[in-house]
Parts: sequence; C-alpha cells; structure tokens
Amino acid sequence: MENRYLEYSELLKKNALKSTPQRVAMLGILEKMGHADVDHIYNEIKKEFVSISLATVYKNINTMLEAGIIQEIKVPQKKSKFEITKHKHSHFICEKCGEVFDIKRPRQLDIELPEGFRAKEASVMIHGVCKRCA
Amino acid sequence: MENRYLEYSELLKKNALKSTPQRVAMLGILEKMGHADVDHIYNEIKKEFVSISLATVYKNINTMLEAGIIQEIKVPQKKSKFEITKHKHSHFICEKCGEVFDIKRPRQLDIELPEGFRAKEASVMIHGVCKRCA
DNA sequence: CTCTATGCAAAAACTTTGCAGGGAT
DNA sequence: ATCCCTGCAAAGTTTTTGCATAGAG
Repeated sequence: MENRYLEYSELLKKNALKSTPQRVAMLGILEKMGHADVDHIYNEIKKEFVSISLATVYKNINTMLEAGIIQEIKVPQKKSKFEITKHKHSHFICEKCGEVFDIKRPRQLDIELPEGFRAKEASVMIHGVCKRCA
Repeated sequence: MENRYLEYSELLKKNALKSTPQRVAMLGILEKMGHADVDHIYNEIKKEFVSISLATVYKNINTMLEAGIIQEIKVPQKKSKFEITKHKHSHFICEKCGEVFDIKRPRQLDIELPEGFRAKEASVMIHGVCKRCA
C-alpha cells in the first residue's frame, strides 16, 4: 500500500480541520483495516505515536465524524466500528467472527412508507457467515 | 390497551426464563412505547416498582436479548433502543426527533454477495423525516 | 426445596472535559 | 500571532459484577 499522507492531509483541510500527524495516522489505520473500533485504532496508533492519548483518539473520531470524513457503523451487541466515508455501499457482518465487510448496495429498494414520511437514506446490513468462517 | 400479563408471562416461560413482575412490566413498557432505551424503561418501571434497581433492568435486558424475546436497535450517534421481537420488519429513524418507527420490509432485496459469503438476515434502516416533523 | 432474580453497592468499562503546552496555518 | 490540537488527569456516563435476601417453579 502506498503512502496516502498527502491525500489524507488534503481531505482534512478540505473539511476545515487541521492536518495533524495523529489524524493522518488514524485515517491510514482506517484505510488499512477497513473497519476498526476505538481500541483497534488506539492500539495500532500507539505503535507509531507511543504517547498518544486515548482522549485524542476519541476527540478526533468525533471531530471527523462531525465533518463527515468518517462514519460510524453500529451493530447490535458489538462495539461501534468506524470507516472512512466513501461511495455508498452496504455492510455484511459475519455472525461468527464479527468482521464487517463492504458489499455492493442493492440495485434498488422498494420500500413502502407510511403517508407523510420522507426517506433520505437507506442503510442495509446483511448478517450471515463470511467466506473464511463458512 | 388490555392487560397482557399472562401473555408475557407465558412468553418468558416458553423461553426458559422465570416470569417475574419486573420482567413482565418491562415487556409491557416495551409494548406500550414500541421502542425504548434503558433510561426510558427504567424511568417508566420505577413508577410501578419504586425500588427497582437499574442493575436489574440491565440484567433483564441482557437476559431477554439472549433469549431472543427482545431485540436491540442501534442507530449511529444514538443510544440503543429495544423492542419486543415480532414478525420481521424494517425501521425508519427520524433524523429530526430521533424516534424509531416500524415499517414494512422491502418486498425483496437483490443483493450481490462476494463468492463464499452466505446471508442469513437482512436489516434495512431508512433515515428520513417522520410525519410529525415534516 | 432449589435455583434464579432482585436490590444494593462497588467496580469496571467507556467517553468526555478542562487545561497547559505545542504545533499548524 | 492566532487558534486549534495534543496529552494528561480528572470527572462523567454507562454497564457489569458480587453478594445477601427474596421469590418463582
């Protein structure tokens, strides 16, 4: 995997956030892992920034969430995972290993909503067994 | 709304759980509210069981979750809500008021999964604006 | 009668906040 | 030079645990 330092640095600035080595590293970790929870990120980033604070990880997650740079994936019974915001997709969660995988979103969804309700977004999550656990 | 004490009592026993007034009351609250978080349940049940412990509410939620009697609904940025397990449906979450509504699930979903992945369940959540907030 | 559930208190786990110093623009 | 970010420590929140007593089957 090549170095995306500049890419992430730009991404942060474009969203009116300062580009710091810690933030860039967090994005790199999310890129590498695909989906990671707070502890994954913290344990991973500590390898590079030995004295980084867990509070900084939380603050940056919240800041980047608000900016829309990253997104939260909540799965029943599990800790939240985060991912870099990318083109729309759906998630597959393996009920054996707990891993989250990106999958193509359904081509179309015909949902019947009650009168007066307006939909803006649909999120689809598939639960099942992944290839490795099958 | 009629009294479903016996119904809930049976539901608990059928799932090898003891039927206690606290558990039955929790189910009644979930029935009445549709979707409630821990605090909703605790505040509501305290009206009837003044000295109930929050720990009991947590323990019963976990026990009933494991038994499959209730289910957890996790929405990004919000506290988990719980509902009584019923026939399959999808959820609509209002981005204004945060309320969760049950909606009909899509008639069909054509999802393309990677080779080797097996789907068991699909959960669809629609984000939008509810009738009251529109 | 036996075994699980409850209530209370304490502990653990998780997340946010305040502040002083450091770094980015 | 200014304002935001970081790290640390403390506080706040949320959830779990241990234990004695009460209650269900």
